[in-house]
Amino acid sequence: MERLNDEVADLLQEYADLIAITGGDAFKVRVYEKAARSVGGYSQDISGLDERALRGIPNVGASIAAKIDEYVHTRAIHQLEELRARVPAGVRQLTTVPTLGPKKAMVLYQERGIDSVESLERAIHAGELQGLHGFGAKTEENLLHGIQVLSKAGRRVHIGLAMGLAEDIVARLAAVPGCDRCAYAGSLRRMKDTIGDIDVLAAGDDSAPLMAAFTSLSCVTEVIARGETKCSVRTPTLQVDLRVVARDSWGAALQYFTGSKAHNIRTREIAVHRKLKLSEYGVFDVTSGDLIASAREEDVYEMLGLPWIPPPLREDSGEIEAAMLGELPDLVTSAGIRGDLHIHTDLTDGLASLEEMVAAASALGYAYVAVTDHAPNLYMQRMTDAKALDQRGQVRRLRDAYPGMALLHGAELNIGPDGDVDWPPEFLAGFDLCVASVHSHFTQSRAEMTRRLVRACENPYVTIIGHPTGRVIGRREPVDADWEEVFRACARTGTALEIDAFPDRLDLPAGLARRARDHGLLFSIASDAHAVPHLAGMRYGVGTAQRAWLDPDHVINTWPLPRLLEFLRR
DNA sequence: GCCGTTTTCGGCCCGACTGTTTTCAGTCG
Repeated sequence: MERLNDEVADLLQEYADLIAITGGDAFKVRVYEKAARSVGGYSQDISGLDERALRGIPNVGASIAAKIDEYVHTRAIHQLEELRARVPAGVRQLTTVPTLGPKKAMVLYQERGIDSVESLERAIHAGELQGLHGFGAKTEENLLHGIQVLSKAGRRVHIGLAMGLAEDIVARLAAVPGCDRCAYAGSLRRMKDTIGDIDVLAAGDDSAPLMAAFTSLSCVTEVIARGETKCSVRTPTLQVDLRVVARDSWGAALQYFTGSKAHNIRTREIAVHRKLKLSEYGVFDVTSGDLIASAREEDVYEMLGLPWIPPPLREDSGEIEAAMLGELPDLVTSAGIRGDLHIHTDLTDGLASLEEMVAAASALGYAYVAVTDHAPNLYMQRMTDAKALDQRGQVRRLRDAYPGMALLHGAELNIGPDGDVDWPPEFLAGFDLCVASVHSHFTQSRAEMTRRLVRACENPYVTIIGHPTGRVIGRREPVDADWEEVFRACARTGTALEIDAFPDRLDLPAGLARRARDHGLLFSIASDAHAVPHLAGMRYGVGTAQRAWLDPDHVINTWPLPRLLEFLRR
């Protein structure tokens, strides 16, 4: 599954960590971190690039290109091996403990021979840190607590879970008297598929009531830190950070707390080049110290000579360069979604009836909806030819009740281990559209899985490949396939790829979807709803599509009905 | 170690909070 790019990105990040632990130049650490991100996000596979071409990757110069080249040819980087010999892997692992960074980790290793989280815990209990410079009683306590947190939580959750918690907290803080504005920022605003913590921003003249309301929320299990304007708490699922700013700083603060860290470093560098300083308090003129912009995010970007950049793009993965050139994509939005092309009813594994699902889709203002229940090869769903035909009749009869919305009758076919799907061509021809998905045999070899998906694309009745990687966040790994090969098959056959919007799927993931976009492919963003509330999950699919830089033209369910129907008939 | 509409050398993002350091380093975001 892993591209060589990801493998090398991990190695460069490890090299950066080891330089930091061994007390190397902090700027060098940053360079390797930046290079790791650049390589990981580079659209081309680096395995075919020579040193010259490698230097064409942003933040990769002669030295790092040589290391990558060495790895491609020998599967090792000798400087990295030398650092590994000096610093046991467990010492790097130590820095994953909250409050324990590279400096303290190295002190622990050098002064006490501590080389793992386990040995750190033992050493603290045995009193072996006593007398160690910089390690007082409170530090010991914090480290023990950090180890506990690491073993228990330390896990990211899917965006649906985080969004529910965040929206609840935002609503409660917004209701506090004196709160001018309140919003979530961070990776949640950037619509990442998994969330490690929630960042909440509030504006008000007096921070005290907001901080008090925040720390006394019923979901709070522990207050980690509490200052004048900044407060961190733990909840059973995630850490939540609140920052309170003055109303006039709202735009600058939102820009800062939305991140990503890498994006912020770039925007601050741009500010420095313009003799400006950018912080969460605003854009300042370095010479005069005057505040130039801070009220709105748009103002902040404008002072940097940039258009406002949509949060899902803010990963330093090309958005700064595109913004400078005026070439930011015209992103697909929730408002642009005209219909849902993948929903289930209680005829198979859905919870709601056909009538309920269609009524709910209509209430969302959709211009069309496709009912796509499972097909017979998914045996536990007990679908039959007769049931499918009967449902088609029901769908046809319902049409009169929804003059403003087209009702399409489709199916979610099962892609068998060999790439075959349910039903013969003459039966498939009766559907308005067919989504085809992998539901079993997830562990086939890359070659088998690739052939399986390519064969499904080649079936003339398959319009869309559903949840292509089959991943379930936190529960099932994506299948292993040669995605470039699959994308070429999609391009050849005109098959669209689904971005399944179910929050624990988000499949295709954004990274793969962006690569698929480079092949000029088409996408369907679909809820895969199995109940009425699931239809609202569309927003997470849209967020994923935005992170993949998709514009409406690439997304078939933003198209007006006539264009969609023409595409389905091809 | 990378990079260049001030620079091929000399810069490299900014601030809050904590703990222990009697004036600031480490960590985090």
